[in-house]
Amino acid sequence: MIIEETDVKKCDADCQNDNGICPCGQKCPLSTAMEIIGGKWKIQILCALQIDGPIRYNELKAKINGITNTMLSSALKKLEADGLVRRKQYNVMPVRVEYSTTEAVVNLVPILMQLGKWAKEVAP
Amino acid sequence: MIIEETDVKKCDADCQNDNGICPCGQKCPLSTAMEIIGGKWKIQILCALQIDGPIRYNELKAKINGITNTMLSSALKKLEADGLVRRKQYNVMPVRVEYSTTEAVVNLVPILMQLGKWAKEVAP
DNA sequence: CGGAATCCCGTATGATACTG
DNA sequence: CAGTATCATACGGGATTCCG
Repeated sequence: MIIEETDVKKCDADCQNDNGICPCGQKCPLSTAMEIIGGKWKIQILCALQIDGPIRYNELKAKINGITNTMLSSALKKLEADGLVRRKQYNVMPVRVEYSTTEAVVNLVPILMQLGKWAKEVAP
Repeated sequence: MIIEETDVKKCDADCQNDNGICPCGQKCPLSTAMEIIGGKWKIQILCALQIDGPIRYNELKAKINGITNTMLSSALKKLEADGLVRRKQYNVMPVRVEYSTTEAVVNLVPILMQLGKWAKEVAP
């Protein structure tokens, strides 16, 4: 995203495909990022996992105020599919499942902290 | 957000109020940030304004593939209310309105570029 | 215990028309 | 030109119940 003058003005976030997501008419990785971490619960889930993971499903649910099974379950699936969350199942009875963050989140954390800092300045 | 051990584990994004948004049970500036720049069109609008602004309403609309008046108008209002977009109206006939980004966006840009770069790595 | 299935609702988004 | 008004729809999100 942002500012680069060549023959055609295009943003700097390294647009790639022409699917209309970016105003430069191309696919923007930034839009991808917003899809990956967007939504009502994903940030909170990542935060909880980063602080307390590995952690079991019901413990995680208890840590996130107000989340339902539907939302937690679907968000975890998407995060796992995007490679941000790791799911480990122990086949004992009763079943034990532990969730944790992956290496991808390590690089994400400082960026999110900058975003938070930015928000504090613009919305004090 | 993320990792800090005191008496109670809390994240590092400087949580403040107890409204249940953060897993640490408090209001997180990061969540605020996601509300400000989240949604289907805001990033694209900011990007277009940053590249081509100041720019008139209909020109802006033309640059953003597929956006409707309803969405562009409401998104611009929210962005203006949050201090990211400036609206300047010239009372001539026909009316001329120009939109541009504010100083707040200047600090946001490098963060968004990092996010885009991160996304390229995790979702190549 | 760790979810899945089902049903339901509100809001975000969209299409179309219209106006100061 | 720069939007608003109105109506329609889709999807995110939620409550409840049930299952291996």
